[in-house]
Amino acid sequence: MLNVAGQGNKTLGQNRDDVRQHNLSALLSMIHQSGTVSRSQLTTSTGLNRSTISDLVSELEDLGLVYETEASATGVGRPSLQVSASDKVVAFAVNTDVDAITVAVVSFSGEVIAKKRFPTSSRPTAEKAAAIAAKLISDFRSELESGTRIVGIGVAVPGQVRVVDGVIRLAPHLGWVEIPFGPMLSQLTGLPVFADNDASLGCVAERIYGNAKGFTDVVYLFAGSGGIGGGVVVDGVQLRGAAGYAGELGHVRISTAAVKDYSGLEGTLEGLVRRDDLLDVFNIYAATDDELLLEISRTKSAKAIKLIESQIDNLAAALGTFANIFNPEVIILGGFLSGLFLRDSDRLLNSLRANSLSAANERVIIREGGLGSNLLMIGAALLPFNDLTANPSAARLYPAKAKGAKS
Amino acid sequence: MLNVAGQGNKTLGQNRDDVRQHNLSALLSMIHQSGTVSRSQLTTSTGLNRSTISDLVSELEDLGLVYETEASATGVGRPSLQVSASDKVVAFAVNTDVDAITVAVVSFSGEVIAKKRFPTSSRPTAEKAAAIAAKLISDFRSELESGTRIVGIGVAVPGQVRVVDGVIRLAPHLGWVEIPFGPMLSQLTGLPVFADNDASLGCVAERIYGNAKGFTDVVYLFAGSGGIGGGVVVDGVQLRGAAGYAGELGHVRISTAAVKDYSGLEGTLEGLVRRDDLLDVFNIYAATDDELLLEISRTKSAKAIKLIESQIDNLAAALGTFANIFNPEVIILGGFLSGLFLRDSDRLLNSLRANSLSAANERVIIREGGLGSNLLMIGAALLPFNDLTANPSAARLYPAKAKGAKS
DNA sequence: AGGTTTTGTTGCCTGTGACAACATACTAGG
DNA sequence: CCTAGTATGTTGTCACAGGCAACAAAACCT
Repeated sequence: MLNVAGQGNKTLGQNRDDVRQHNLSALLSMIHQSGTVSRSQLTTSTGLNRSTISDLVSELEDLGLVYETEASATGVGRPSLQVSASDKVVAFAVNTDVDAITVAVVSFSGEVIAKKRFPTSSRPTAEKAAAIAAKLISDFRSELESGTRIVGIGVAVPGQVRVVDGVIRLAPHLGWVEIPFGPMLSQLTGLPVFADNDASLGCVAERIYGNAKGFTDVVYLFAGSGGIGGGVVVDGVQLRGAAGYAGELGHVRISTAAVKDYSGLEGTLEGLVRRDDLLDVFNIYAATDDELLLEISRTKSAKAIKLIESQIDNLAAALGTFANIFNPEVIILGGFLSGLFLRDSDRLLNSLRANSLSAANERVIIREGGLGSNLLMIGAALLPFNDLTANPSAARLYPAKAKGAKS
Repeated sequence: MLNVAGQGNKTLGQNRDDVRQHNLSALLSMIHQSGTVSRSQLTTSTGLNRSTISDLVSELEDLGLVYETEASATGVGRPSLQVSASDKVVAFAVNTDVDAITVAVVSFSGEVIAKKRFPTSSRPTAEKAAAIAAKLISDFRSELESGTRIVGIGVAVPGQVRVVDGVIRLAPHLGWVEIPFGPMLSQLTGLPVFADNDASLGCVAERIYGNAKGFTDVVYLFAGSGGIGGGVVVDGVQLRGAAGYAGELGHVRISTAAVKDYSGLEGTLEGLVRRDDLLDVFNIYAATDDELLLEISRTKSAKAIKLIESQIDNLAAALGTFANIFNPEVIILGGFLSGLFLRDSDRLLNSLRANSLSAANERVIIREGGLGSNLLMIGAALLPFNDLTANPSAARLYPAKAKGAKS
């Protein structure tokens, strides 16, 4: 079995079949992202003819990917049929973190149907992580309603992933180097596996379901215990780079300070805006993001405030760089970065203005992330779903009950 | 007349006519970029059928955009017809600089047919610059061979340009703020005008004709007397940003030093790697790039070497940031930056490695720019030509002899 | 109840690229 | 010089996707 994402190779020419595929894909993407759309909406936003939409939708229905329902009337004229993404088509989402492996079942309609977190005592080896993920997936698979079909597995990894073949190049916190995690998990489950960097996936999730919904130019910055990661959407397309490692926004250099970040680089955002420093100043040693955010918002300690202000300034310096480089519509801050923003948004905005060109920053909006703990699950599941929507009629789906995994 | 670039609005749906347009556009782009291609090459790289290519090429020939010639045989089999871009289709390229207005005539086949530089005693007002450009264009226009048709005008501006309507938001060295230069020049000439940042255009030119030819992920950095500008190509597409100002690579912050750049930002690449500082240390007060490069390469002054090394390190810090963010295949250095690279490429490469993730920098190539003084002319001309190739059958061309400019 | 508006359905039409068969122009080899 | 082989251009036919018009259906309004 092919265990990797088939990157759509751009053919320069376009034959007649490509049109059909393109239109099917466009339709299914819209349905996937909205959950439910009316046929009339589909006609207006695609510009295609009513009869064509009818034909295309019925093909998607035959493929079992969508279903139609009659809507109650809302205005003049015949009410349009509602097209919904099937909830019997699902993907598995996997997050390999330092202290736990999390697996979820996400439906094509966008819901997280089930989620299990498997804590690990120490940071797991890749083999162990793959085994745990495979076991959880196998359990979920046997519990699925019969008739449910599986698209594949999406994995969110805190590290650099070579997207084309699912190889984890470097995940510093996990201590993984050059691990073919995608192929390993595919071997164990018999399902196609897609992997990507966690922050990149968070970015895409925020853009489609969260606070960056509807924007075409987004900068996303997420900070957790594992440093700072990011994702960028340019003109509606996720920034990938030549080998798929683009978007390492935490490693921009903003200072000549000799502070090293988790990857050994000096003077970077990740090195200067550290979660651990905040925990230290609050004298707490483990905290959820919610607890940390609360401390940030209410602290009156001069020392803590000084640290927060310094972090805000450093964050603003990096955001200024991003504004100049990407000229985004919206910047989304995830993890404790949103706490810094909420604590003193004026300081952040003023500092950002001082660090960027007015043309680039004049319209930029800063927001906190809108998706909660399901962020990475939704983001990871988008990988196999995007593979499905890219070519609906060619995609292969797998039954709920495995008939013996094979490679 | 419409004086601005019609940004191609993405329709999500695709009807049958779009296929024809897409294929014509793909073909014409290939011909434009190569100058001359054989029909058989077109068939293989587009994946379209021989008969289809034949049909499409003859449509382009009817439009007067290309012509076919018989090739001398090179191997087995019937020799394939060669398709060439017409040299009777031209665009005007304009560069508005601090000390001169330069205008060139560039043929669709890629050649700079004629070029005139009009020095200005002081930095010109926008009105004056537009008048000078219009006059030069008018002169060229009357000298053109009859039968020559004009696509439009492309303007390269040292500043931030709102690409959709050709308004110059801020050109610090020219002292222009919020100038509708595109519309002004269009009014004077009766031709469609497209404008963009000079460094962005340099990037595109290098990618199509220069040392970044064939690469899909390119970071371009150009330094001149007017500071440092840049351009980025991601996955074959120019980075534009929400409003079209993206790619201001000179304004990334790499240091906490209080040195300000030409836009008033502190600690940025542009502020730390300055042409003037080099001129100072060499005790020269005006120099062409070639002269400056020579000085850089041969100096033995300890003070100069120290400055050069410091500039190399600062440059490397910024390049590291870019490598992390964009994961490019190639980085092109233009202006005196190439001198820094050539002086001590090992230092630059080592410093770059220290400032970026290995996954992102392991394959990156650093090169100097490959286009000489025609860089901006070729880049600017690409703007109207790209408009033409985007929709060959709909594009309107203008005769050599103006029949009275109208707005 | 009849008119209006919006949408779904059906049958026919058009345009585009694929395909196969044939023609053409070259090389290679005797 | 002739023939075989190969690659390409040309021509006519075909399939198929989406457009279009006419009609039907389902809502609202008066």
